[in-house]
Amino acid sequence: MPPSKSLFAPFVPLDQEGGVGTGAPVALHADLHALLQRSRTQERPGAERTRRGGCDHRDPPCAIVELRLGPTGGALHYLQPDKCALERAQRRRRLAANARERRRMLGLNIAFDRLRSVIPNLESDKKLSKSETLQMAQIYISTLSELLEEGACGASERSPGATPPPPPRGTKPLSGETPEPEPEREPKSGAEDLR
DNA sequence: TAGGCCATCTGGTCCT
DNA sequence: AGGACCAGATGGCCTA
Repeated sequence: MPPSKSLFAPFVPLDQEGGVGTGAPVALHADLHALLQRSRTQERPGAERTRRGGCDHRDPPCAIVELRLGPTGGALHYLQPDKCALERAQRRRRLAANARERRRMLGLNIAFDRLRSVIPNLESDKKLSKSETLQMAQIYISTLSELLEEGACGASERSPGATPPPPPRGTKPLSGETPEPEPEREPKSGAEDLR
């Protein structure tokens, strides 16, 4: 016979993040953004689809019991008392994993923002998408490398026996495909190729 | 309204 | 066991 003091198993409520009570980081402004997004998604009907099965463990604690009525009266029988606890633990781990994934993607987005801030953007009023950011970064790095090479060649050609400077290249880099080893001189026109 | 972009959830896999 | 990483699915928002 289970303990009679309560029908409910010990229950630790989950925080809003779905974690295990570690609390949301609030230091970064991006975390505020994440909190906003979180509050937005919590209101979304799409969040409901994640509540699989009939047992939502964010609901008040419950126990699987059965009331059997016999000639002598009713009796409560516990059915699979560990199953609900197991599902609750699984749900808690899933929510914690979701929170970690959100934080991971947040870090990734912060890295994308940093990358956007150091590469030229022709349309400064329009935020580069992630794929555009990567492509622009690739073009930008290639261009800087080429300028560096040209600078090195220009310095060395003053010395006797130096190799002649490379011929002018007017070819434009191919966007979206494999990196072009000879990018154009102006990264900004590479952005036009991206569109 | 279709398409692009994005955030989030989720399950799988690998690593510590 | 738990965390990191990844890819697929899904739905919301925005723009042409």
